[in-house]
Amino acid sequence: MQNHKDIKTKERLLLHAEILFAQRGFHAVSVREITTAAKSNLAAVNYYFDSKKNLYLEVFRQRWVPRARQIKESFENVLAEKENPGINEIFGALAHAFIEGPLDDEERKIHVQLMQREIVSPTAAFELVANEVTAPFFEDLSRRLRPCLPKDTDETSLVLSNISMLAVVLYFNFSRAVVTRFTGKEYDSGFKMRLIQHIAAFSRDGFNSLLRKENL
Amino acid sequence: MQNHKDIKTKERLLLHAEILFAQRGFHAVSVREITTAAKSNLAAVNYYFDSKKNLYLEVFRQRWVPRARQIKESFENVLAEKENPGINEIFGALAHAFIEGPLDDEERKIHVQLMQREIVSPTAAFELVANEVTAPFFEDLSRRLRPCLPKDTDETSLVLSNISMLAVVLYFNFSRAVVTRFTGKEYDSGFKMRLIQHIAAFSRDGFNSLLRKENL
DNA sequence: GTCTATAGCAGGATAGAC
DNA sequence: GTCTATCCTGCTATAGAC
Repeated sequence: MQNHKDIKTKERLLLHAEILFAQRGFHAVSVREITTAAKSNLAAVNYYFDSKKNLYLEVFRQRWVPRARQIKESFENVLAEKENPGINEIFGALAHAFIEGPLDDEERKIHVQLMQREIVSPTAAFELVANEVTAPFFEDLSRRLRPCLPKDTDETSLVLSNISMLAVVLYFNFSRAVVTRFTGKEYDSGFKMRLIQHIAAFSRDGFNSLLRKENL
Repeated sequence: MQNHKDIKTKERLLLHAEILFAQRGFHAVSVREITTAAKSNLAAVNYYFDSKKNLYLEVFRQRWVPRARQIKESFENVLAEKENPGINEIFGALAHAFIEGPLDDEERKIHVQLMQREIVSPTAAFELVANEVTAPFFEDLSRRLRPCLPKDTDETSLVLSNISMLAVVLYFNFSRAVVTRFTGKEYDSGFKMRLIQHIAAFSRDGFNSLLRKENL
């Protein structure tokens, strides 16, 4: 059995800071809360990270970005098995990576909440997320989708559709209060499978609007 | 020319509190900031609203809910002009109400940001928003869409699609940092028209997935 | 590297003069 | 209804013992 002493203080701080920041945001969480949760001393945050602000940034650098890579890899691995994946396969893989994927439920929730907070109130971490994760991800996605779309599809249309798809995927992760409230369903494995199907179908058909001339 | 003295102190507090809460969230904004912005005295918040927390709630009660009603009315008025509106008309009206609609750009941004914050970190205001606005809105939307869908479409499928559509609409309002970053476009009137078209097309075609048996 | 103690400040709230 | 002055709590950050 692992107890907290088996993990180094610095790691424990990152771990618990991430959970608390994700749940309630930077300003609503105090250093005292973080060090109590991490069973470390109050002074530890400043000793290891200089400041609360920098701890927040390190959470993104050391925990958020690597996890985003995991999600991306899962997405790529699913697609690598198919040859010439079409819109269907691409969105199936995407919905799967984000709703089921490599992370457990709690981890994914934390991951998306942190991202969402940066989108609503961007801080220094926003640039990190945008440059290191979102931009390459959108580029990769566009590259994969291009062959499925008419040759004259312009870049903006493609980006708007990418954003819309991302919006739906994120929403079903971070806004569970809304989803549970209005569907009456909990996020058990049956409901998650249903969500994957829904997101894949909704995004795929939304993308199909790019195939029709009158909307361009 | 109107100066700040023409508006009662209580109203000025609500006005500026709303802007600041929307921009940076409850915890990041201090009572001192609000009273300075409203050109009122530091003690005014407690005099009129008892506490900062209650001021936040009153912002939703007195400003947010009425504005949500305005958006809803705009949506209904557009639809009232058409007879037997189909999926196309419904989503056209919806995208229009949320992206152009009755509010000016700044107001709509504030409106959606406040809502978004409640979705990410629900407080007492969440129940208000869900009960008084979101629930009736989803019901109304379902009632309008039902005639356009197969008879055996189950309620959950419909709700999931409503949520997805809302996700896209909200996203293009509150996540301008992302949209501007990846499209390179500012929210001028040309781009907004394009967004309306995009959202209407994406949502409508996403909904069309409900028409196909294999996704149910 | 961990701890206690505390500096130093900003926050929400209130009492009481006007 | 408005204002000043102030209380008091809770915060981040740091100094210095161990």
